[in-house]
Amino acid sequence: MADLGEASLAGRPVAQAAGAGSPVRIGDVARAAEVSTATVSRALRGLPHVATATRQRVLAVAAELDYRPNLPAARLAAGTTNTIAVAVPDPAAWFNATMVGALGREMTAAGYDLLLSGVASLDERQRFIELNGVRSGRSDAVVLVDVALDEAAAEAFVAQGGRAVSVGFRTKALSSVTIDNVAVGSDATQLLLRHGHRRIGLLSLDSGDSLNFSIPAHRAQGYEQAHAEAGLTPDPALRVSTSNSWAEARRAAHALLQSAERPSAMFAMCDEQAFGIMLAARDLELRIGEDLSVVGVDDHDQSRLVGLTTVRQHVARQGAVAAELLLQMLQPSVEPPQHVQLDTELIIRDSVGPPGAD
Amino acid sequence: MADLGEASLAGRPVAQAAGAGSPVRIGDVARAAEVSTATVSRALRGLPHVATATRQRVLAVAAELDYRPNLPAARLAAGTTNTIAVAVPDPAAWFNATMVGALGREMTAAGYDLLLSGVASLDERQRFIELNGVRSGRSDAVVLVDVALDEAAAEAFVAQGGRAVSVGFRTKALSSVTIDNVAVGSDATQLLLRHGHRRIGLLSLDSGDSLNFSIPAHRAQGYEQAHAEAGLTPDPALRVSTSNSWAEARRAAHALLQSAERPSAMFAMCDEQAFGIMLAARDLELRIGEDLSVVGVDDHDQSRLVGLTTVRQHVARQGAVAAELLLQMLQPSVEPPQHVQLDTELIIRDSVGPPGAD
DNA sequence: GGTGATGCCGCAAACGGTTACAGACACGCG
DNA sequence: CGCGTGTCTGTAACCGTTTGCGGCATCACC
Repeated sequence: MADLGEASLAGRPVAQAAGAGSPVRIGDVARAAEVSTATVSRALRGLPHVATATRQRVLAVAAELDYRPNLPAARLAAGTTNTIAVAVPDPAAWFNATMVGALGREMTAAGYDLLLSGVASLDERQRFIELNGVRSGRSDAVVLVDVALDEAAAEAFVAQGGRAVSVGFRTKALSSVTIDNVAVGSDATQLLLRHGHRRIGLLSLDSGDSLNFSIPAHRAQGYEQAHAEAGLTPDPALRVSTSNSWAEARRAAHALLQSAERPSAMFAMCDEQAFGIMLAARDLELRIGEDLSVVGVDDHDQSRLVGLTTVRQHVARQGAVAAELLLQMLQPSVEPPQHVQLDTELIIRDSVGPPGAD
Repeated sequence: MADLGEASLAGRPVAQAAGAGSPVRIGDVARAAEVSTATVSRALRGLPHVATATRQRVLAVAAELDYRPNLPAARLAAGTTNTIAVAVPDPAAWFNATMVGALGREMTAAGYDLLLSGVASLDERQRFIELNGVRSGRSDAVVLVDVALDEAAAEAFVAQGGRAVSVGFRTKALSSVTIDNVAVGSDATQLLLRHGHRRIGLLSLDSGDSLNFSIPAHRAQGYEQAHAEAGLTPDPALRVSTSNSWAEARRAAHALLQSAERPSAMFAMCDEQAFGIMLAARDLELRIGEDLSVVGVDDHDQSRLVGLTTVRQHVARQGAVAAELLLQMLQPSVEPPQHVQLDTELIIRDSVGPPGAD
């Protein structure tokens, strides 16, 4: 029976990929393989309850016909999308790009698609949350990279069945991967204090639309704390804030460095800002590490080249952990949210020295 | 747990977003607004043939009920996904990240979602193409960023109804946005020749899995051509090739710069590689712009800071053009593929000088 | 040889929208 | 008053899968 049945279809070449006019559906495969669509579906997806011989035959036929399942249909029927949506403030920023790269690598390997959204304002955040709830069936889960939700919003999201992991901020309701930003600020500032700096500028980060973005606040807190431990109080006049673009940072630093009592060192929220400071210093003919010390955060790809001292955070590792949390969360078993905090590391290069003889 | 008396529908405020248990469907909205689902569908999507009063009512009810249309269902029925898939070799690389950022900005504004795939090998490319054909209904169109298709593959793709625009390479069948890579190579090389360099190293780019990647070849051709025009023949020994990571470039450059007859200048395929060269030069205590001249391609964000002379390509603009081509291609009217070539610009900084007195 | 257990497989009902088609109604005009 | 003409709306047929449930062999084991 097996041999005979096979004969009827083995001989037919079947025009494969024959132009645009042939949307072959699961029914076509079923017919050609002489089984039901149910069996085809099960066979193709590796589900049990299919005899090996049958599976082989279905696979062969499907390949022959060049069958491609229609995703929306499958998603509708199955109620699952195999897609995760990731929100980042700016996809082009270094941290976000490497994060997305890492997430993509892991999730693709696990069979998921990555939907990328730039979320830079409160409106966009609102839209993103609404559009990616379970109800819309756009994605199975979301990862929020530096796009913060407050406790209430996070809770509401999971209450509606939403699944999310957050990167960069922490909320009770969501699994998260973070670093200790107070420590980051403190480590950087302590280093400068140890070198003898007493006027340390702080270049803070303002997310365009104040997405209750706690990272700069925490790092600033570390900065304050380090001062306090040394019995000092930082001069509020040395504190400015920009976006994470080097161009803006440059402008801000330029102004600050021209002021009467300019800082002898600067702590920037990210390396991209630090680059801007270095540019400003060059404009003013200040030598980095001598006339002006600078420390950033990230350990950006180019930080080594420009000799920037920085607090490294291992982005790829954060991405991998986030992916792991995601996959775990996508399992049927419901577990409480997990919070992972990763280490940071002070990387000493040439951009820090003793205060210049001003 | 079926609450029976569901007969009453009008008049009640209806608890909105009342927990996870209430998947509001279009039928619920229809019932509450006392119209048919057809009308709801039309009203919500702004289609014509709906009286203004009716539309208002539907909108109000939908908002009240916090209705979210189910995407897979809509996609299945409408046969369109409002999603575009973009393939890049490495999402974390600077060029790709800024390109994705630009594309995302434009496409999101036009109401499309962005599906991002890292495509670094032939297998992955194959998979990407198969998965994103029209038949699968995963996306409405794809954009291939430096993930090249040969003429045959491109033609087959559109023959099956696929829509694609390519960035970085050009194929008859696909709309494309490119730059003149021969000119890029030639401009860079000519600059070095004008400065008097005669031993110019070429750091070429190998895409891991040789995705018939023509960019390095074209730039190399420009390099050859510039030499030829000056009556010179470049020394093949000065030619090496790496991925676009600065680390690899650094290693390769390190080796080359230690060779007996080291080059006095180097032309790199991208700024990230150029950064690697600069690092290698530092290792060997060669001064950039004096002992060794370097020119790259891109005008990477950090190129200014490190004083790298480079051939700028306007990435964001390329992204915007690609988006425009995409949107145009998504219109029902079928037009022949368009090919846009954008200008590049030589940016002079400090990394180029006359050959050192070796 | 009866009886359950087990493993394959098919039937048909979802899944939640979209849209062609036709009906209903109002209006203007000869 | 009859008859287009045009606008609004509803009916119902899809869109192409997935999957619960039941049927039917086959098999092992009394």
